[in-house]
Amino acid sequence: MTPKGNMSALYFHSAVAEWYGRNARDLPWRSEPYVSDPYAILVSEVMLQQTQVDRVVPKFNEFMAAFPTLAKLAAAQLGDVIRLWSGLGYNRRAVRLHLLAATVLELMGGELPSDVERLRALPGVGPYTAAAVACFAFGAAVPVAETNIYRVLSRVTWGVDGPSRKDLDATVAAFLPDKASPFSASAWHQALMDLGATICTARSPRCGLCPLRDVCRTAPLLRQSGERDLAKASVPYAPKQSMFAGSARFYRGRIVEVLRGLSGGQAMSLAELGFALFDAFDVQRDTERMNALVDGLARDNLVVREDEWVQLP
DNA sequence: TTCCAGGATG
DNA sequence: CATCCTGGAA
Repeated sequence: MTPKGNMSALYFHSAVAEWYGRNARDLPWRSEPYVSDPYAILVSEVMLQQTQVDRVVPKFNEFMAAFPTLAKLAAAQLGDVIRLWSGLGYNRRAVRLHLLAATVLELMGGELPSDVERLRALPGVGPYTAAAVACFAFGAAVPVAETNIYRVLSRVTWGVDGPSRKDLDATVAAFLPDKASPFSASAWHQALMDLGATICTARSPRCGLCPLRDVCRTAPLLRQSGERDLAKASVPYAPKQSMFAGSARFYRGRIVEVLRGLSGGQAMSLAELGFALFDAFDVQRDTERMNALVDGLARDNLVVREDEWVQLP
């Protein structure tokens, strides 16, 4: 299995640059004042973890208004950060972001590190976010690998028989812009993400609008059959999903959402929470489950429990 | 109604 | 490898 041989990085960059020039999404963290504020970039990237741009944009603006600096975030009540996170999902990200702010303030003099290594060590910052912040906020020419970029490069250079993760990481690195490229590393990765999010989508890619259709290894197959199965087959590492409704993570989300409705410092009893959650809450039968749910949330610092009383931290 | 997009962590 | 959440697409 090898990537298509006749593909020059220069052609790639030129075609995508031309497209990006006309189709770049106008996102708040891509313009002033946020684009030159590493903290703002970090916030946007944490929000973008597992969350689509459309849902992030309004929350990002709210968040920056409420916690305009890293110091302000560190000083904020965690419960207020969790409250603001409503609708984004994966609430633990809010907890980690708050912890990150405190960590940077205490250990790094309030200055976010600019290199992948040290960024990676911060809470809630994994390989993607570390690379994204280093590249987008500090201009580092490092490969940034996330699902859109993987999908675009996999389809274009490898085809439907997916490469290994290692192969694909090598591909991302191989296409990093050099001096001759019309792209900065930052703009290149953002262009690929825009392409993946708007054209080279997972379910039904719009190959007719893609600047890379003429060199894409997958486009001819998609055009020929137009089949969703084939589109799906060309998505690398699509995880299988487990049931959501009725699951622990479903009720965890509901609990936090109910507690958000309380004003700061106010608590709710376990039983009251139960009735708010289950249409047929039975104290005898469901108390054990409530305990498990709430204790799990408390372990993640998403709630604080005192005997029968629960509230946001 | 079901399906699915989307990174970090233990 | 399982867990963490939500809303929009199909």
